[in-house]
Amino acid sequence: MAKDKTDNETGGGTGGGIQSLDAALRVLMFMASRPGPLSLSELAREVDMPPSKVHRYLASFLHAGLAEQGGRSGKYDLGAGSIRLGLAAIGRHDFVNKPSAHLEELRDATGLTVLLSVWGGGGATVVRWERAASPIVTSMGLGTTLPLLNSSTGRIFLAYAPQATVQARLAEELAQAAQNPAVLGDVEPTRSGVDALIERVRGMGYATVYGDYIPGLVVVAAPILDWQGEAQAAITLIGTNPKVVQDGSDEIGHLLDFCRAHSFASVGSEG
Amino acid sequence: MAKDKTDNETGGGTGGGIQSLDAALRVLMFMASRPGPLSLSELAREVDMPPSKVHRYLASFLHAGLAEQGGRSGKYDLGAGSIRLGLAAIGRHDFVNKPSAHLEELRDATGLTVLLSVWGGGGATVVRWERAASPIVTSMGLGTTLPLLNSSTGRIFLAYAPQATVQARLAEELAQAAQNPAVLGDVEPTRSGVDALIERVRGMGYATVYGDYIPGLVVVAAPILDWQGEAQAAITLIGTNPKVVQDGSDEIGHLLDFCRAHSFASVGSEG
DNA sequence: AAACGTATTGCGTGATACGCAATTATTCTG
DNA sequence: CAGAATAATTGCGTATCACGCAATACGTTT
Repeated sequence: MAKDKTDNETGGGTGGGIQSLDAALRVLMFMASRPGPLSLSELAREVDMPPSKVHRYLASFLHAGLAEQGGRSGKYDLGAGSIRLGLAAIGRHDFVNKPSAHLEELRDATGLTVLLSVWGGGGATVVRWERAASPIVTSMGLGTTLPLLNSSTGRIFLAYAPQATVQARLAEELAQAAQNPAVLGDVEPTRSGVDALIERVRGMGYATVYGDYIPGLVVVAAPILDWQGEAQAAITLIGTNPKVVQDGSDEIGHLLDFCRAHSFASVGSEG
Repeated sequence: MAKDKTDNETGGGTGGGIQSLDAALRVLMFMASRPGPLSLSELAREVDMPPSKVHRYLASFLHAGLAEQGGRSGKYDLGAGSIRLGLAAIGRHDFVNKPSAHLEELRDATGLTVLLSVWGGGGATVVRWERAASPIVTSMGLGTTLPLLNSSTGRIFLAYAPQATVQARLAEELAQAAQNPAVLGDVEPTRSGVDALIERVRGMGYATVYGDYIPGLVVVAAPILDWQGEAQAAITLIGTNPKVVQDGSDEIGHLLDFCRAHSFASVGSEG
């Protein structure tokens, strides 16, 4: 009975359920993480798989409509089936639908630009936002993927998302940061530096960043937690006045109130 | 040399690339076609696969974040990874991003509610819409899946989408219609009836429906075609005044102009 | 035209996903 | 609160099928 199930979880920690499916989905999610269409060879190189393998995966994606092959360039890109899937998913997450009105309230209460992001598929994705009247130019569209270490939103997920799901992305960013340490500013690009960061964020319940990711801006983020204490989503405030990110500011108060009010909302429709 | 490759394509016409991946994606897209969370057994029954198989697929989907397991109900639902995927896909389709301003123009020119839909993953999905000032209550959200036979939008895809991709859904709706023929109104729920419908739509270049899907409303739709003459998207006008769907009306003129103007726009970013 | 890079397709085989059944968790019921 | 029934999950052996390799077809560059 003392089955050593541990040897499933060895090493790389890739294992979901079915190996080939995991590999295929990795290709798909990689496509989602890239801005434009990709050729077969690019794709194969980046995900480190033989082209024939990727090609067969793509054939299935094409068939499902999740991917499509653009123009005569032959490059592959996400397709209408992915849109369909995504909109269907959005329609189910209460905190993606409901808060649109509430987000406006928060925007009006703070006078800041408000962002709603979710964690999933190996990245933090901006799902909805309300822009403040102030002349802040955020060149940030829906679907933007935020960095884990370098944005307050990312740090929220770093601290509150299921640890297993952040590892891959974290390793990636640490590797990058090792070559360009200056970017990170207030965090040491090491495991212990990251651990300290996580502790700090958890202690405060929110994360602040002074224009690291977006120069000249101040950003605060806080988590919307589910019943397990894990982040289902994050709310982010973006402004220019440094005092709003000082501990105890009204804006942070509003933010935390909002997040508390929406935490523990179920994902699907529960009875 | 005379390889009988034909026996790949036998019968059901399921074949994309990899069998197991096709099956898995069928499960995923099925989840997208259903409004709420599903239990394992429901899911297994509906897609007609053994529960263990579906369970393993779900494990991979969970790992990729495409699905998640809700609350303590244990039911499965689409996850944040799907949102991530969908938003990434939306960000690439020119005609999903660009027209938002143009859609307003069309709305103002016609005074009607304007819908933008895409075909993919076995269904027609509403991607964007501009509501007219008139007091029309459309309880139709983003991500709504439209019927193929029973909506003008669906009929556009029926006539202009790649035939192979509509077969499955068409068969489904015909089966339903066989039990409830009255619903269809002006179309006979048979193959020949559908063929006649397709001919009619192609001849006109647009499709009209008098309140079949939405009682009391009149609806016109026309396709946005790609370079292959296949429908990449459809534009739909919704109103109450029957004369707008009469052949040669100003509204239909505006609609067709709009669709012509946006046809042949590439999907990805081409050079 | 030749040479290169890229995409696609066959083929045999070893890995692996599948079906079945046992086990565990959860819900219904008397 | 038992006890049963249903649903979810996990093991295991085997037949299947996805993989890697290499040949071919395609398109582009020099």
